Amino acid sequence: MPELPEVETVKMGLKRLLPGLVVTNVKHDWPKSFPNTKAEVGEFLIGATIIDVRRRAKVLMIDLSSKYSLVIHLKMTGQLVFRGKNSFGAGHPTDSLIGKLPDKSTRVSITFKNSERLYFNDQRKFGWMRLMPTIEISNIDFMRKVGPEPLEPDFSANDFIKRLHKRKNSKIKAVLLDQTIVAGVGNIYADESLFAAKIHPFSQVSAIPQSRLKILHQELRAVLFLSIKKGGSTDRNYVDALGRRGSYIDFALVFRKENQPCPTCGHEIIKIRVAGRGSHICTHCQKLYKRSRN
DNA sequence: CACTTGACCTGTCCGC
DNA sequence: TGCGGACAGGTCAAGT
Repeated sequence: MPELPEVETVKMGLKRLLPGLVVTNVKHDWPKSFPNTKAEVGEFLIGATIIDVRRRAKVLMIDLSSKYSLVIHLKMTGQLVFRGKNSFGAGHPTDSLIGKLPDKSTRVSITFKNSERLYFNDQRKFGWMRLMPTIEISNIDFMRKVGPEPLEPDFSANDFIKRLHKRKNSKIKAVLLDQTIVAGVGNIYADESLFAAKIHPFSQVSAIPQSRLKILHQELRAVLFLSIKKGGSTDRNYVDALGRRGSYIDFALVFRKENQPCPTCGHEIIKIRVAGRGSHICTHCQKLYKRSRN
């Protein structure tokens, strides 16, 4: 499930591969995955040159010379995989987890002038890609409401705490997952950062001491930075722009570690449900800050 | 208004 | 071996 580090990894890969390429053909089968009309594609995508690749929260943007952009959300099982003569510049073809493309999960294929290709695969069809004017991206509802980038140098602990308190009556995990509070955090990094900060995910925001939230701010950033360094987490589906897995999951302390000993204290890690999500915790290390009832 | 739950999907896994 | 159902979780819409 692509979260900030995974989307950032894909972005860095595509930014190295795509700029300068000219689109010659586009194939798409599933309208929800790519809702644009043939006319729009013909006018603003075919023949356009790729200028830049950007990320905001978990959203990718591929900017085109037509002043349009491809805006992409990978949601749970989306993949963007590039195939071409430069695809293996940073690794070896056998590093790829993906076989022959297109495959049955391919929703969109974009062909470039030199016959290189970019594939948008999405098993569960939750993800989407759409072509729209670049200047209108900031008007998308999601973009208007999304919170700050947690890895920006000016994202301070005070900002973080202030924003968390917008939902002071909610469980801390639900708030971390709320994209309008902080951008880019999903289930993996919520669990890992809460464990590192020794906070039980069920804790009510207003009951957690400021000093603890300050540590959470620090740990969240540390976890996200480390994951980018490791190329993200390949839990089941995620791959980078060259189809390779990320290795952060090998460094995870609690995520998907139920029934295993806590690396800190040895108590068994358990899996519970918080805010409708599977959550991995050590009840011995992670303190539950309860509501104070007034 | 604040907050929680369900829908969108398909592949995988578990129990019978 | 086959089959039904639970489960995975990002985001938006609908519900409490």
